[in-house]
Amino acid sequence: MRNLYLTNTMTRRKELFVPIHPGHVGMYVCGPTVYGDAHLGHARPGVTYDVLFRLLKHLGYKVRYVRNITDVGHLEHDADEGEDKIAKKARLEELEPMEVVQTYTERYHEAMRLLNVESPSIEPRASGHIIEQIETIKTILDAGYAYESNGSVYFDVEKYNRDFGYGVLSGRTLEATLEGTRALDGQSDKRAPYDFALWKKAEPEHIMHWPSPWGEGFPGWHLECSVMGEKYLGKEFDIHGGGMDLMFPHHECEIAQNQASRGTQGVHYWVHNNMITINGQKMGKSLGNFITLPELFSGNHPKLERAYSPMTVRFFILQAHYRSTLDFSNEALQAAEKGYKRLMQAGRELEISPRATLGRNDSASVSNDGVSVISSGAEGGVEKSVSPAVATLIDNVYEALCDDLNTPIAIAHLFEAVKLVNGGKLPEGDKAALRKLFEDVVYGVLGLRDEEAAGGSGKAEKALEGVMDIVLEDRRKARAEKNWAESDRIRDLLASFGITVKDTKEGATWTLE
RNA sequence: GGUGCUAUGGCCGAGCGGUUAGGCACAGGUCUGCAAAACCUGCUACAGCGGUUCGAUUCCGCUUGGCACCUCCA
Repeated sequence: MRNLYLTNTMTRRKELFVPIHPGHVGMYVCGPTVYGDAHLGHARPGVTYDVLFRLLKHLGYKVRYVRNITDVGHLEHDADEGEDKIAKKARLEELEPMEVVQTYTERYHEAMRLLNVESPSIEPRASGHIIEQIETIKTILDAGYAYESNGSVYFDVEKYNRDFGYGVLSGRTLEATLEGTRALDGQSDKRAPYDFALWKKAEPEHIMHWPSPWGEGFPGWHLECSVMGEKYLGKEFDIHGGGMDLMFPHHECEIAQNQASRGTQGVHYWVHNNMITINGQKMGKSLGNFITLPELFSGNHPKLERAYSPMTVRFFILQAHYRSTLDFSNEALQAAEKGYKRLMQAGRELEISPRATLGRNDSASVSNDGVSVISSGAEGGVEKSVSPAVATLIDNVYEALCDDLNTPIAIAHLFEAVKLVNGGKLPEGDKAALRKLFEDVVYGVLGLRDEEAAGGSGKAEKALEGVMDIVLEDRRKARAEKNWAESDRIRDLLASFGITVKDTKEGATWTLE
């Protein structure tokens, strides 16, 4: 199995990935809070960890990927002190909180599906794990790292800091944290400003609440990930992912909770993706540059010159390294779109089987045939003889992917393959090897699907193909007679329907839209 | 203020102590009835100032700029 290196935020180093249990990987990623539409910011981690998930499987690991749905909501800090985001939204729209959750969960899933993000192995909801969260709070209380105060339970950060050190992940000291903490209104039940809630007493207007030994309330912000991670992946697991903005306080608190409740930090590799900016600025509702994924895909937003397809967005994200900030602009998106189309065109030239291009193929088949090529290296693995140049190219692609998920480098090498394909006259062995590379990496690991792939299975597609055959045959005859007027007339007419005709040496080809 | 990240050619975006990133755009060419595509060629950057080094875009320091987190946030 090829070595995989990942940058571990805990050590700030690129480390060789060694799973706890050979051949198996446990991975947890912080999922969305479903109180609004999935936005551009969700696309980055969605795609990033999807690629990691796919790569691990392709390398031959059996992966359990847990990505939670936060449906309990978090506290609003600004206007409505102590109110739950989801509860607030529910009241505004006069819906049950779980109706809001249901709606936005489905929209999130739809956006991920369009981005060709595979479903995680388990997608647990915070609201479905209240009992487990209460149990964990009890354990932390028993261990002496939390205290009850007026119906709420808070984590005793100061004591924890003395025993284990708080801030190991983010590199913050308690003093530094204190400096940044804003002055409280004075009516806090907390002993110290940096203490965080494990259980929060529900005020009367708070709709979502559950009974607990400390009264009616709801679990704290950071608890669900600790609890669900342990429940499904064990006291210690391999990879924990999330956005860099979650490093502090969320992941820091998770570590403290883990240590206090189970005696271990719990996570071996912390992986953090960087953020997406828009024209150099952070995305935010107040800045008017908050773009949801449906808006992005439809082009329905003032900042968007036009619509961008899901695969364009996916390719755009993959063209940057996941640890770099990625600046979003119309210009950059349009450049990505052209590059993406060129890559897909080459894939078509390789006569990829329709199964592969449809995406969402079951990962098992991908990973199984994938391993032989990887493990056997450049020399063998593929039946027919492969030229050294192509073997090196394939090796380079895998090396890049395994070097901390360097998708931009992998894509750069894939464009070398594009040139070879377009240059024509590829020996059969090379062609077969590149076809496999496209199936395994382009459609498999990178999860790109050909949005323009011709040949649907529906009746309309079949009919259209038949009609096009007839039309193009007529046009071919006209061209044979050098009747350029007629030839161009047909081409222009078709163009008006969104069908583009290109004349190649082998004859005319067409694409829709 | 604290913590951390970053500064690359027209744009996006990798990377490295000495060697072409790649994509997009642009210019010229080949091919083509034209168009498109494709292919070939050109465009050669690394914020500023010092330092280390035989040699730095790559390491170190300073300056300037940008960003993120410190408050829910991918």
